[in-house]
Amino acid sequence: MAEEKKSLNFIEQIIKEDLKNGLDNTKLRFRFPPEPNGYLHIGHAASICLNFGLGQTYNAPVNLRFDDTNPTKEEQEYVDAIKKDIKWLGFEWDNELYSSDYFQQLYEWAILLINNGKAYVDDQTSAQIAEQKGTPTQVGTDSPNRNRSVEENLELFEKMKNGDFKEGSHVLRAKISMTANNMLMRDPIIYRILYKKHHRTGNDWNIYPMYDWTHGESDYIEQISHSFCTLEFNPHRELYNWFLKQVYNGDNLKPKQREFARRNLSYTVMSKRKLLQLVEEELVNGWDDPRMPTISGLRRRGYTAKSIRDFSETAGIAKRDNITDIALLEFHIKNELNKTAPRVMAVLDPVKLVITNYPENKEEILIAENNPEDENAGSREVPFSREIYIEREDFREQANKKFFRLKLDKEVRLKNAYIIKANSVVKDESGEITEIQCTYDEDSRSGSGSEASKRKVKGTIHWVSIKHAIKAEVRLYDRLFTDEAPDSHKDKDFKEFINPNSLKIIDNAFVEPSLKTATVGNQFQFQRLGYFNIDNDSTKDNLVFNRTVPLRDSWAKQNK
RNA sequence: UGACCCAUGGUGUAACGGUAGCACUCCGGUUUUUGGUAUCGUCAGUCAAGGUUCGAAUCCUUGUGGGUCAACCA
Repeated sequence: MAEEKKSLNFIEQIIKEDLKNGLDNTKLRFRFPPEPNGYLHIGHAASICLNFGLGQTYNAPVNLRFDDTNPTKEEQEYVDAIKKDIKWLGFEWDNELYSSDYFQQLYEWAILLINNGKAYVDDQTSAQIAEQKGTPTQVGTDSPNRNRSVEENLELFEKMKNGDFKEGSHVLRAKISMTANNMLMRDPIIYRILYKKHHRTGNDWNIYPMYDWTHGESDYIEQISHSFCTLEFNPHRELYNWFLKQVYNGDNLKPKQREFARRNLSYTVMSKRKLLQLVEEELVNGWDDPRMPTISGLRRRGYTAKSIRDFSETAGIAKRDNITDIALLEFHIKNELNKTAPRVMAVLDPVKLVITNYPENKEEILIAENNPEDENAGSREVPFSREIYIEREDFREQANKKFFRLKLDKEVRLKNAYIIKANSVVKDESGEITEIQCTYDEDSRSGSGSEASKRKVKGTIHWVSIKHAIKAEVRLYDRLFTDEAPDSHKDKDFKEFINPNSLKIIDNAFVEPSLKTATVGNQFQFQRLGYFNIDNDSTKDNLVFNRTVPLRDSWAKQNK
């Protein structure tokens, strides 16, 4: 059997190596650990695809663990949204878990630390503690409280837990080294007092564990074999291991933290903090605004789960900082929709066209192919009549040979219909064309098999019958930022680069009548224009479409 | 004036001491009742300098460039 040699990313190589060195593959276990303080974005998708993907390749469990140790930022709304997005992406978790499930165990371990002389209560102000921490190039100094007795520490910590102290007055610190090169090792805080209701534990706790004290121990409790996080946590690894060593019982598996580069996309921002700003300052219409790089935004925009998975797969996993071209994401959605989206005709910028030799009251039903890429897609009926709308930019009174569309005295094919020739125009007082008058070749109907129907004309344009068309709202989206990396400028705020034209609403578009029965989420290709889906705001009487992504347009490029 | 991480076409990612490959983008040809799709093709890369080796993108040294670290955030 010829085996295809698939190249492995560095994380897969680490696992392969661990397996080779004796790790039993039944011990493999992964986790995806979001903090429920915002919505998931395309960067998280990379991590989700990585962890759940590893679960699939190795047939290993993958936990969904909410890292909920900071009640000031976390909400149930986010928990629900995160679960929805992961499911939608097509993944299933083994256990739904919460760091807060481990608050009691973490507390007991903190007492163990105190008993072992590895932790102490500090009642200095946060400013004093920060001051003593030193700087990256200058060592810190010991807290005056560093050598409290075990008994005193136990008592103070108990009081912290019982709510006897004011918020911010006391912390529990690990006793490591104030001279370590790694700032995180300089006696990091592991518990702080917070009188804040937690979305799961309510008011049970007055003290909350910090990230570093929680994450590794949670991995350990769940016996996660490989704990993957993004690059900025690399300095935390030393502390992660230090904490683990304090509670390790010698038998269990010791989780391993490794870091990979977060996935950045050009022309957008990828940090929950900044996305939250956009939402709160109403620069977008919520987390699921179709311009947002959130999973919910992309979904509403018309991106499919598969396209996002394919993107993550193609973009890969590595350790260097990156800004991936948004064109790669767009490629994957176009690639999929090209094969699956039914073709329809819609006119976004209508101008009236009259076929003067077509009988006044005649109507015809023409047959249109639903998808040339899919022979099982079948066909549909499209009504034709004397007066139609075409795209304003598809007509010019005069143009050079490169303009393949309609111009005076020249012919063009109406898609799925007849060949027409433009004869004259009617203009209003400002000189704008209000009507194009044409004649049609009666024998040239598409698919009729006649000689005339087989004639080659250079251009084909789309249209809708005015009498039969449905008026619709169409929302055109452009990139949210004008800069490739809006948050990379040290002296400028990312919001300075917001694209003022990122949303264009067209309220007088016309679509063919077959769209009458379309419902929210349905996806189409508006021929020659792009891929569109029906937005949540859409109603039976007022169809609303989002443009997911335009078609490649080599004509527009040529005209630049 | 520290420690740690990183460096391959425009972008993203492979090659694990033995032919620098793939995808996207860009550009061009062919086909086409979508200026779409498909298809064919072009352009284009190992940060630098030393060293080890028969052989270096890969190992070593130094430099350069980028990133991370001084929240009672995660």
